[in-house]
Amino acid sequence: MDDLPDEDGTEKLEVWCAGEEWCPVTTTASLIGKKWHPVIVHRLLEHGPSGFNELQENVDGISSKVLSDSLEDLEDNQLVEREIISEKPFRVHYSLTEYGESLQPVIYAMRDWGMQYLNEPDDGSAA
Amino acid sequence: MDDLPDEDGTEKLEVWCAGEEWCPVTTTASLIGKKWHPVIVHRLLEHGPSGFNELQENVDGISSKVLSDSLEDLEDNQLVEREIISEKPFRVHYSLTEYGESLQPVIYAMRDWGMQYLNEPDDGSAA
DNA sequence: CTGAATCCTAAAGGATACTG
DNA sequence: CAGTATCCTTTAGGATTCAG
Repeated sequence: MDDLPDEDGTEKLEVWCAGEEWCPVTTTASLIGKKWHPVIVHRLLEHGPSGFNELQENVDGISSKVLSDSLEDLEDNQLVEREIISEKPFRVHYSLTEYGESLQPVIYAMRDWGMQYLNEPDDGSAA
Repeated sequence: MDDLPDEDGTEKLEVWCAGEEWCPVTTTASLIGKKWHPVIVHRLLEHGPSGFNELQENVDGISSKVLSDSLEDLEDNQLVEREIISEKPFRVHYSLTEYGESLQPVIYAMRDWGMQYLNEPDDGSAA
């Protein structure tokens, strides 16, 4: 609770997140709040430009349809860029745009928190 | 790429995110990757313990069913705690557990990124 | 007021097969 | 290799109503 100064800054906060599309938290959630999006971005952050199957291997479990769909959505939001690097043996590279790269703090925060969560003894006490 | 020291930690990274449930990024995504969860947590971070309707007002747009459902899910994952503070005029307080509080960096990272995204001129150049 | 129950729709996620 | 096309199941999200 150290975020807001006081005065007018505070009321703005009221407006953001009680609103429609323009809540920054919801905005981010809308863009990467899908099941596989954060992992895909994470993989691209770690591995750099990747081919389709390479990406599919790294994400595992994901079907080509879902991966394709997710990538399309990420492209649509300018988070991911698709580059055809070879025509004959058709090859493609998916990479992060600057928008996508800028997600690093978010993804890493999610990763760090997830690690912490996974390491917790899950406390046996009553919920 | 400053995430892991080296040793066994690094190779673990490969394994984590090609795996099942135990990918920290996916774990976090599973817990707060729903449409309204981040906003709810954000509201609770900003406002502290809140009543049901108060929360609904703050989140806006959300229906009581979805809010109730979301809160139940958050409770189930020990991110939110529900406390009955009055029986006669039935009143309840929802607040963050320590798990929930620990999400602050994630939520704020999302908020900050969202703000940045919203402020971008959306670049008129080709996608 | 708090919030659970019901019902419904849209969309996400997934399995499989097929194409350029 | 890099997807698309179908079809199907699950679930998230939402409107409304009901109950404590």
